[in-house]
Amino acid sequence: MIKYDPQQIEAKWQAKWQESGVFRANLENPSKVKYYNLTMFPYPSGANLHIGHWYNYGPVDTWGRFMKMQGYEVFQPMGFDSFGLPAENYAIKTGVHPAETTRTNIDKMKEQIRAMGGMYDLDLNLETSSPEYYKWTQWVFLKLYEKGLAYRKEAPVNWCTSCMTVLANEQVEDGHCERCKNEVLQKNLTQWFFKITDYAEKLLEYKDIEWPERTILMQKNWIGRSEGCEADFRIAEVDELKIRIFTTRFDTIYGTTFVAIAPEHPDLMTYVSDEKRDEVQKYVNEAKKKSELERQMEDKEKTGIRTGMHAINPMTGEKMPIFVADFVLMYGTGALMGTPAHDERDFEFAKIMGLRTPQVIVEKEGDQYEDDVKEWKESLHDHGIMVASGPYTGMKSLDALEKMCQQMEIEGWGKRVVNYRLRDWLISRQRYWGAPIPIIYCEKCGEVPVPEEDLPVVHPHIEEYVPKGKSPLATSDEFVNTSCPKCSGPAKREVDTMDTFVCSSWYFLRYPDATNTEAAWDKERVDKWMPVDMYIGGPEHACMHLLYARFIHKVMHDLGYVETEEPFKRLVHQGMVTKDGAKMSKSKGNVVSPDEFVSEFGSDVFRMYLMFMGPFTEGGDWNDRGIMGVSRFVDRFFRMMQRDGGGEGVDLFLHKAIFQVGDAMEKMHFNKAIAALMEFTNEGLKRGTSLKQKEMLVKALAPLAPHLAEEVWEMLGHKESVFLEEWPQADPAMLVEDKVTYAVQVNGKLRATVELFKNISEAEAIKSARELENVSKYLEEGEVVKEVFVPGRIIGFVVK
RNA sequence: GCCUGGGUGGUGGAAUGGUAGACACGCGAGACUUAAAAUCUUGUGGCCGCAAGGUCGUGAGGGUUCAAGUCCCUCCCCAGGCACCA
Repeated sequence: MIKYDPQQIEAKWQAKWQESGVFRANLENPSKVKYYNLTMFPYPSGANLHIGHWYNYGPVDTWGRFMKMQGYEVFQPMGFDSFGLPAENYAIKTGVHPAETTRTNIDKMKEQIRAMGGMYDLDLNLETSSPEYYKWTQWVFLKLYEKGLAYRKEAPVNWCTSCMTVLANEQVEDGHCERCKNEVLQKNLTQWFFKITDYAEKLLEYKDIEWPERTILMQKNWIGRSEGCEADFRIAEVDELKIRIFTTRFDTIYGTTFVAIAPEHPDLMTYVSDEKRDEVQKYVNEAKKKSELERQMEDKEKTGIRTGMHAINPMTGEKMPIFVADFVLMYGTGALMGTPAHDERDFEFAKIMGLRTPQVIVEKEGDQYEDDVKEWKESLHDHGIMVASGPYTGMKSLDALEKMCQQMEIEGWGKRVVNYRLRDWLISRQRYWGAPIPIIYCEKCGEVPVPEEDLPVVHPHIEEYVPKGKSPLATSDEFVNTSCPKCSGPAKREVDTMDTFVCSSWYFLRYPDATNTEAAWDKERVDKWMPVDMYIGGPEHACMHLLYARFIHKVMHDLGYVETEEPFKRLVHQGMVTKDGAKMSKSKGNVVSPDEFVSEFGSDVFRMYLMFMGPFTEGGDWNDRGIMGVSRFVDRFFRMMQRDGGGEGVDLFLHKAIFQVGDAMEKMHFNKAIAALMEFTNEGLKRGTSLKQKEMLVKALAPLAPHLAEEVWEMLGHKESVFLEEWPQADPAMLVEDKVTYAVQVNGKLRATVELFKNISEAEAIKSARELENVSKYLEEGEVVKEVFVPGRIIGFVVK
């Protein structure tokens, strides 16, 4: 009996796979139906793969191998997201130049990924920090620029005090940097933006894609579409002066008693009377001083002051005071109509300011209403029937909303609009390790894009790259000083680099054509392979990478560079590995390092244990001893393969197991697939298995433990890879057992079980059940008022 | 506060409304061994019982049903997301 030796076996097969290229997809001419199986590429911020990488890449590879055995031409590439903060911060920490750390980290990670034994194609050498790649990132920028989707503007932006750079809204969590967790301040700076807001509507479409509902919801929430209207209210004190407000509930206008303006409103002072000027200015200054965090504190009492002017309610003609208040955001028009009876925030504000709170909507016809609502109720926010609303009284509020909008539009003092919470994507970074923005500033011609033929704008080698608040690229005279592409006069380069999320927003288009030097990709080639059929990665990217990638992809689609509208057809998020129920972290000291376990048990056992721990999408809890269970299983499986026997009795178990494995694999329930194989092995080891049975089992195990499977496949006398085989199918005839165990219940309680023929008649089944001792005893206690028969499952009696 | 997921043995986790706890870890007993490890056999939700069996059990409380972890209502707790967006 040969003992299972993972070190020797795994090295052997990794070498064979590399040599035979059995897993390399034919990118030019896929002979079978293509399957683009993709995992989010790693950033080289350390030299070793951590358990999270394994938890991601192991199952993704298992899935790819499963699909290969399903008969697809599987393309499963992997590259590196090597520009950006993670790689740069690693360099700063170690004091070694990022060009160097990135190189060594990538080489080490590649070696480790190879040792994992996945079918990943690493030979495409896609690295976002290589000139061959970032040349085309710059090209993407230029395409957006040509379309007016990249623009430069001064705006209040998020500034991370520790990373010393600006950040996009998506990269700020609770007023803190998504990466380093330090505080983020607001600063006015001139920066480059991508006009993602132009695509807000298209990004809400999600056509023909299978994504987790919650991810779509998160994105929808982030985009934050709201339908409403903008209306001009006349100002009582100044002829011809109007203020424009935004509301989604114009139907409540008869209950509007004030107008409030955001402190940041550009025209705020127009609506302030002379005597209030100083007071308002003081309030605005105070508001600006408060950090974003303070302003958004939940239980903070609302503040605001009167501006001394009044707006005229366009429906009632009533004069309403105008306030400046810091609970009003620069959203919509930066001014709102306050309807205290039907909005909780307005209610709170009105109470503080002593304003009227008239109710104008009731739940149903005939309900009492209050001229002055005393207490807030959540139901006041609902739609219902109009009251005290002039000609609209008695209408359903939704109908009234429609009619009022029509009136407003006909009379010309307002219009329907759609607003989004989504802001444009700020892509400038004042950091060294990123793709230079391909723009040149000329004294005469102004802002000039670098012509395509001059790409790439080479990222300069700079020794002093530690962030100081200004892009380190600015310190290189050689880089900065250039000539204008238009007039050839003296000019300066843009010194900021691009957000690393720009690099990663299109890499999946590069893989199928990764060595192209003429274009970012060949359309025909990419159209063959897109969309990505399966995309697997962490859920934390929902409103960052996954949103950006969809945006860039849609732009490329609209420009005619790709056929598909969505980049990722199916999306799955893997769960997280915990230790003793807690997130692993260096500070807690509960980090599990894969290496020691891999060298002890081998890659197959390690990846299988990760899959066995729990459902892939839920994650699982690591247990140092738990891996022993999988290791034992592998030993037992290997032993079973060397023991003969088998027969029809074993076939029954086998086909059931094969069915269960296939079913579980399809649903990515890898834990259940492994359990089914274990269950069979417990039986098969006792009874022995025939060659034919062994072959089926090896195929079913192959995606989960590829090295082991290849070794056994060879032992069984095969010359070619097991991954060229078809996925085994359970014989339906073997799945239908003629005898089944029925559960017998009396009054819903299980009293006995009985073996009966599956196709037994109801009458006969009930008769046999009645005869059981432990059943008849309960039946005698009363009268049987009902009999239940569920074929193949249950026989039940109701006794009274 | 709002929107998602979740709460099942000592542990990780299984269960198209139909025998709750598959599979595994751990633990107990036994075999092999001078011994230990490994391996093998076997048991393992709680309580009562020598056993047969009984009884209670899927976060809490109600409900629907012959039958509820699963469906409905109310509430509690945990994780993630959003958070004054008018």
